[in-house]
Amino acid sequence: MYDDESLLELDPVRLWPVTGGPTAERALRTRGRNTMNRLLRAGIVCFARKGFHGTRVDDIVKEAEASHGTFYLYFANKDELLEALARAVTAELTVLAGSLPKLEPTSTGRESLRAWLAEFADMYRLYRPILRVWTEAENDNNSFGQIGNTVFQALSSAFAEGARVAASPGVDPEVAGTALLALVERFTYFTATNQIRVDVPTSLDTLTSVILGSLFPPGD
Amino acid sequence: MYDDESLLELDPVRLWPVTGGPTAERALRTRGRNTMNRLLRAGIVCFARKGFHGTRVDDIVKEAEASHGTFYLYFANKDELLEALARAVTAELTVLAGSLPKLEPTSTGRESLRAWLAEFADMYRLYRPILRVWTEAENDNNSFGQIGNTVFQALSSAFAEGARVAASPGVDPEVAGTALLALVERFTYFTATNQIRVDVPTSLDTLTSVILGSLFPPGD
Amino acid sequence: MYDDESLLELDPVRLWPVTGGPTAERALRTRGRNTMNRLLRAGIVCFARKGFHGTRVDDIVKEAEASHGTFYLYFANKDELLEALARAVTAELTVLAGSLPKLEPTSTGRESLRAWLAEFADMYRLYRPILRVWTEAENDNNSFGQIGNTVFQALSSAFAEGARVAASPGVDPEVAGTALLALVERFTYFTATNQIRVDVPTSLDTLTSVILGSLFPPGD
Amino acid sequence: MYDDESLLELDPVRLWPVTGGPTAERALRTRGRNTMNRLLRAGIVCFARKGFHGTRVDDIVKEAEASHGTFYLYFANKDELLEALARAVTAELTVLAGSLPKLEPTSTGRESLRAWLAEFADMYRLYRPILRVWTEAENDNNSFGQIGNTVFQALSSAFAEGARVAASPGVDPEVAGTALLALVERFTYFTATNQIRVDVPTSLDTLTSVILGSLFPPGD
DNA sequence: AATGAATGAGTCTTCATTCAT
DNA sequence: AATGAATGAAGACTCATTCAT
Repeated sequence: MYDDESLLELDPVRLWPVTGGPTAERALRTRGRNTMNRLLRAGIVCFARKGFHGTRVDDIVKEAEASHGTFYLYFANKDELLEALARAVTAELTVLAGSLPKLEPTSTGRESLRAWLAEFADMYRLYRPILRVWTEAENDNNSFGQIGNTVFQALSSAFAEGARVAASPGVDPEVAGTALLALVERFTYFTATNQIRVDVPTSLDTLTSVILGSLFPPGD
Repeated sequence: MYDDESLLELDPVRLWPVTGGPTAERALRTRGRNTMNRLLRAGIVCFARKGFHGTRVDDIVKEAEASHGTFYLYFANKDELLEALARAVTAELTVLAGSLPKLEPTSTGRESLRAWLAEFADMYRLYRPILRVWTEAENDNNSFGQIGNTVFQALSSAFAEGARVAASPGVDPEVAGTALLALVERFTYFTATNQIRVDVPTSLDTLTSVILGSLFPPGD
Repeated sequence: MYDDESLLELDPVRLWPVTGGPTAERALRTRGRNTMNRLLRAGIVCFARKGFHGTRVDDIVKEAEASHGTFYLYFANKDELLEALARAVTAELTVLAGSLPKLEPTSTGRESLRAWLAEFADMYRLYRPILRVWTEAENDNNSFGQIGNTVFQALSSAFAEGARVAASPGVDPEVAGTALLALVERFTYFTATNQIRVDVPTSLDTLTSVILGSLFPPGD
Repeated sequence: MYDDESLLELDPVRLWPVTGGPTAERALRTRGRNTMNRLLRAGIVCFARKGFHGTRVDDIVKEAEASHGTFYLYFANKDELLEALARAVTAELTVLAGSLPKLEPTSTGRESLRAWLAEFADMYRLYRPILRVWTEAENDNNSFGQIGNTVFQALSSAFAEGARVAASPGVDPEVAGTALLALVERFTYFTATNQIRVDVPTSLDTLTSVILGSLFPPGD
């Protein structure tokens, strides 16, 4: 279901320091920081395996090779661990949104868009378990909804900007931007989850084509 | 978050005899059928409110104005209630997939696609709580994943067929079909959840334009 | 430490219905009422044995021959069980306070006071575990303090009334009333806990003498 | 509830070398002695605030501005800290018991009793949190009960001695002594806890009058 | 002598499911 | 067919105590 190997790509530095939990007051020393990182990574692994509700604090603790009590030294509860992870993902994706290149029907534009989509797909694959769990937990704790909106706005606006430049007549750029985000997100999801069997280059090509094709009709 | 009023549109008949639970073997009299319907609808309402894991059998039972024990007279467990609901949705969506009109850049084609998308959006809005919960439960019980695949295949193939007719050079119809499904599904999601504020006609126009625009470049 | 046998004197009727917990909404049938009574009595027994903090919900449940979950069907938690018991005691003691006879240095007055003190002592012995635990829990939950004040006021006022009649010069009746209550309460406590070894008649005689003696100097 | 200011009156020296914990064997240097004192006082403050069971070692340690591990350098556990405090109180009260003046209906006797009661009240106010907590802990560890008995005996005997001198006919001096102790203790408790609103002089006068009045009927 | 981190046994509490009427 | 009561396994969380530095 989830390819644990890809977790190796996880850069611990990215995930820290993102919490405001019990540790907010304490200054962590090296040992503590290390433990916290182990817990964060264990969280990702476990959530990926069993989802949010399916994961027991016990699972996380075992994975992190820590004791039960230690967990609560760093996070008030499971929710807070997820929140820390979500915050990390949010930060990353917001940065990515800022780096969306100018959309234009030149070969340079094509290349850079394709590269960006590749990066998006990589990150998506990496953070999918978190995103997935995030949705799952949204019901319990609506602070998650807030975090998500930020990312949605950032990405949506970036695409809207591209659509504005293309200026297709009769199409609201904001709406078109959202449509493109929808396309990219879900298509990436379908490929990442193997719902469609397609090799990476083909999927990137198709996505690039559909995006630019819909914004800049080749006949122009 | 979820517009409870829209549940009034739910046709109980649609949700009915789709289960295979404890009742599969016995014939339900009028009273029993009525109770079962109440439970099914209560399930939707509760799942919509609190998600799958957040919903207690107790909540469902209260909403249905039935007693605790009664629930287990009709469903072996909570999963099975969801499964019944999911099956109903699946059936509906599969039918809808079959009715996707021929995609063509004529005004008739445009009209019929727009109408289909409107219907899809309606149904999506109606069944969103179920779809949502379905995703949530996927981790526990992978029989749900199977049901989802059926729908995915049906819809994806329908769009692929459209893409095949358009036959854009250098684009695999299957992949393009999936891309279109991705676009339609997620864009509808964004509008249904009000993540983007847009009136229904505009959203339908945009969606129609983007789909046909990407398949049939107007300059041809 | 605590003489379990005396619990046999406990009249279940007295202890019921005193709660406002989870059962507040439900109407209890015979079976439920029975269970609740078993839990209440088990509470007294266990609190008597191990004190409030020392008692585990598990202990209570075992004593009541009920299951763990059942407890929470009737009480939200341990505190609430104690509160129910405290309320019962309060009610009883308030009634008793109302029945304090007129204090007068006649042989009738002497007899009726002695009888009242005997009743007080009996009740004290019976409810001591609850009173004890009550004090213990006061720190956690200050609603207990309120309940206690009621009883204190009732008893204190009753004695003050007696002191007022005696009208010793230069002594505030309210203060004297409190002093008498103090005397009665703590002396009863000392005898009930065997801190002083004295037979019941002697202790009653002494108490009666000290009270009347201090209010009505025999030389008058 | 408890007037923290009065803790300022606490003389650290009084609380000191009464323990027999981990430190019993080692000689404490100035620094260690200071730390220990901080812990003892922190214990009083915390116990006063939250009671014995409600107080966490963590609370004490924070109040004392020491680290978690330090606590166990001085006390084997929480019980032992309380025991140290209880021992200190016991010592003080025993001394006080020894200083109870001769009870006699003269103005000198009256004065000296009143002065003693004033001192008792002061001490009671000061040590109430400890006494309180002591009762609370009695359930867990019956060594506490022993300590209490010593004090009870000392005070009770002192009053019995007074009663013996008065030699009221038909009243056992031992029992009467206990009754007087009961009166004094609980009345002081009621005033210390503001359960009765009365100024200090009045309460002392009343108490003195009641005691002497009951021992020496003025009409004699 | 002091400290921050770690530990894990011990409890409370929830809730899906079964039972007796 | 329906219901209120009972059950107990499963999990979250706390906190006294120990450990390594």
